Amino acid sequence: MHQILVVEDQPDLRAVLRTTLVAAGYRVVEAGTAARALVEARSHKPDLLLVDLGLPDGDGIDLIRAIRGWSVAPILVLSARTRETEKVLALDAGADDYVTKPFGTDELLARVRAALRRAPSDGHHRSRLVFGATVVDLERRQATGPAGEPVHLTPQEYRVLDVLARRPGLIVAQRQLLREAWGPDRVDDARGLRVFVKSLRDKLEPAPAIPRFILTEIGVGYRLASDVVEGTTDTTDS
Amino acid sequence: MHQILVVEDQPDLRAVLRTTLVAAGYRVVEAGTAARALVEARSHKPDLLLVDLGLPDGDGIDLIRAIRGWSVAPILVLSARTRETEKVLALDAGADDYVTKPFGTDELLARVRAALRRAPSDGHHRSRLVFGATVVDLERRQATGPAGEPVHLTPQEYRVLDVLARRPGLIVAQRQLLREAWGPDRVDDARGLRVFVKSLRDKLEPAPAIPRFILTEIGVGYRLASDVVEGTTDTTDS
DNA sequence: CCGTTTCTTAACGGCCCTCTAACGCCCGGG
DNA sequence: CCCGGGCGTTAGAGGGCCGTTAAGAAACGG
Repeated sequence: MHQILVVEDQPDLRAVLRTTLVAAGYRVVEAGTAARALVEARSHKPDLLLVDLGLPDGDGIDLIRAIRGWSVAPILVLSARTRETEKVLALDAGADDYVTKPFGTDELLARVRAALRRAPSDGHHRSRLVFGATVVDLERRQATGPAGEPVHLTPQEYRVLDVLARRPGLIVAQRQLLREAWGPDRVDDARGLRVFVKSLRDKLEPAPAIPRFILTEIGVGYRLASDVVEGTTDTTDS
Repeated sequence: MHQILVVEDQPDLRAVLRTTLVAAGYRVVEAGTAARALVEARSHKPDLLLVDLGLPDGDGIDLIRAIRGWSVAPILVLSARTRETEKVLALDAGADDYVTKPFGTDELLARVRAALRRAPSDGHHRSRLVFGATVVDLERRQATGPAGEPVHLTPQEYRVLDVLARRPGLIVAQRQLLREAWGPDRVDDARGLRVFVKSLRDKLEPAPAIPRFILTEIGVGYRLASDVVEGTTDTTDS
C-alpha cells in the first residue's frame, strides 16, 4: 500500500484530497506548510508527494527543490490555471507532473497511478529502453534495430535520451532538459533540442511521423512513454 | 560483511545514507569533511567509499586522488546533476562510478553491489582474444595470424589491448585508457593513442580500414566488440 | 658506440557531429 | 480572416575529432 504526502494549506481542499485518496486505497499524510512538509517527508518517506503551489510560507518551488536533493519520489503539482508559468517553474525544479485546478478526482487518481507505476522501474535502473522492436542499452551505449542491426546514436543524442529516461512516463521540462543535456548556459535556446528530438525519433520510433514513445508536451517539455522501460508491461496511460 | 565509508557534509542526507546502507546489511563509517574522511579511511580501511562532491573543506576530487594513492577500494561519487565536467574529473581522478542526485535507494544499492562485485574480480579478465582468424594470448604475450604465423605486438600495444580487454564490450574512455596504459601524466594527450589503435587494427583486424573488433565511440573512447572474447561459440570458461 | 626497435610528435585530410537559420504546419486568439 | 506562438523538418556551414602517414627522439641490445 502506497503512502502519499499531501501538501496543501486550505483545510477544506486538504480534506477533499484526503478523502479521495484514502477511498482509493492510499495511506495519506498531511502538511499545511512547506516547513512542515519537509519534516513529514523526511520522517515518513512517502512514495509520492502531492504539492499545491502558492503555500503561505515560502515557495512551493523551493520545497520541491529541497526534496529533490535526496529523494526520487514522484512529485505531483497542483496549480491554478492562472499560474501557467509557475507550473513550468515547478517542473523545472524537479516536479514530475501537474494537475490543473479545478480537477476531477478521476484525473487526479489516474495521474497518481501513472506516477507510482514508475517506481518498479527504479530497480531496473532504466538502462534498457525498449522502443517496440528497437532496443537501447544506455549503460553500454549500444542500440539494435528491428532486424538486429546496430543503430548508431551520437553522444548528444545519448545525453538527451539519458535525461528523458531518468523519469520514464513523466514530464521533463524543456529547461531541465537543456540544463542537464547541454549545460546551464543554454537553457533559453530550445532550437537544438527540437533537432535532436527529431533525430532520436527517426532512429528509434517505428513511425517517426506519429510519435509513440517520445512524446511532446506542448508548452512544457517532453516525456518518454512509460512502457519503454523494461518490466513495465502496462495498460494504457492517462 | 562489507564496511562502507560515507563522506557527506549534510547531516540529514548522511543520516538517510546510513539508514539505507545499514538496512542493506553494511557496516557504515561516516565523515563530514574531506580531512576527516582521510583519517577514517586510513584507520578503518573500508571496502568501499561513498563520496559526495562539494564538500566544505577542500575539493572532493582531491580527496579521491589522495585515497587512490594508497588504496584500490572502489569509490562511488555522489553529485548534483548539473555539472557534466565534474563527472569526468571525478572518474579521471580514480572514482569507479557516479551516482547523480536525486537517487533512489534501489539504484544506490545496486551500484554499491556492482562496485563491490567488480573489485575482487579485477584479475579475472580474459587472457585469450579472438579477432576472427587472429588470436592473441594476453597472458603469454603471444599472437598468431590467419595462417598460423606469429604476429608481433610491442609492449605498449599489449598495454592498450590489456585495458580494452578488461572490459570487453564496454566503452573505455580515452582518459581512462591513457591513465591506465600510459600513466596519469598524459591523460590530456590522445595523439599517441590514435597511433597505437591504428597499429593494433593493422595487425589484428581482418580489414583494418573497416574496423570490426576495435571500435571507435566518437567523443568518448574505444571498445572491443564483445565477441572477441573466447566463448562466442561455447560459453565454457574457467 | 652503432643499429634496431619502439615510442613520440607533428601535420594533413576527411568525416562526423553540432549548431543555426529558414520554412511549413497546426492551433488558438484577436 | 489574419496573426503569432510553438513545434517539426530540412539543409547547410563550421568545427572538432579521428585516421593516417612520416619523420625525429628515445630506449634497447649488442
